[in-house]
Amino acid sequence: MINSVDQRLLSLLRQNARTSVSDLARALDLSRSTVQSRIARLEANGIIRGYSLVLGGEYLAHQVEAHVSIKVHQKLTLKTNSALEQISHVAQLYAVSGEYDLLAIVQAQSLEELSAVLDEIGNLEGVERTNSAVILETKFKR
Amino acid sequence: MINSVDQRLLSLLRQNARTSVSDLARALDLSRSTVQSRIARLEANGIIRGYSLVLGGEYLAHQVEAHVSIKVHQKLTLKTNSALEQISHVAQLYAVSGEYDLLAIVQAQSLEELSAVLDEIGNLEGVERTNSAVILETKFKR
DNA sequence: ACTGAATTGATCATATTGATCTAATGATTC
DNA sequence: GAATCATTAGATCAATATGATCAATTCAGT
Repeated sequence: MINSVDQRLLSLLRQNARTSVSDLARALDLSRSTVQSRIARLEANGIIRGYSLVLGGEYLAHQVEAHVSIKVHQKLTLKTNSALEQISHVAQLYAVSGEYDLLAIVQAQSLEELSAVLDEIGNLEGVERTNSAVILETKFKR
Repeated sequence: MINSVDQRLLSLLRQNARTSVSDLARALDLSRSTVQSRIARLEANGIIRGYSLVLGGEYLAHQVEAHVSIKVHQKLTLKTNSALEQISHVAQLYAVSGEYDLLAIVQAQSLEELSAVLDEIGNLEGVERTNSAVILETKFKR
């Protein structure tokens, strides 16, 4: 499915998704046709879902983010999930192991807004208790 | 700094970072020069840090991920941060509010590997205690 | 050895690029 | 309104890239 050439291709695209196919081919010492068809196949197979922006600190500096661990009432999981999905500030939602059931990643434009969203989540019917960790600083991200 | 045209440009690039400048210009009803120079400026200003891959579920399905909250010994924060950065499986590291000092996002190719990394982190000199939440399922991500 | 898959490299017409430039337009200040 | 600066438009040029197709060659599996 994914061999070492694919891995190298993915790595190059991870570094700069706007690299031209010709440049990728040169970097990998492959023909352009080959790179074209490998990309096509990786896309068709769902390995590559798309290509996106990496925003810089200048932009992100104005956002605040928190990781919210959520303990859910047992009978209300579907309802809670759906309610969380309705909250636009919830960027990601995962089911997790451990003390809590869900982990929500919440983004807002200010601390006030974040606080309001956290309250909103805490007040959802299916939410038993929450624990929030507000991101203060990004040490690194790769 | 960022006006509504910039926002629309960022939005288009977020959807497909490989879109040609010419296509972006057509979509925004602007001249190619303008789009070129706006991209150049957004990059120069650090708003756009880069362009990357969005990997699909087929690929990610083979990875396991955990969010590790870390309480650090007070005098050892720099040393601990640096040690965590040396561990390649640590994809992201944040300073957080609350009960813990750091949040590490750890990725591995298997549960065994994840477990080993979690042990490794727990055994770092500056690490007082940890709490790990293994991602079981992605409910949504947007 | 055989077969199917993958790769190569050529070809073609078209599109895009990077860079430069001038003119026009828009925004701001006096 | 005039002056000034910033931004945008659009033209130009040569070089490069693209998408698609194709035939030949190579590779990998049986």
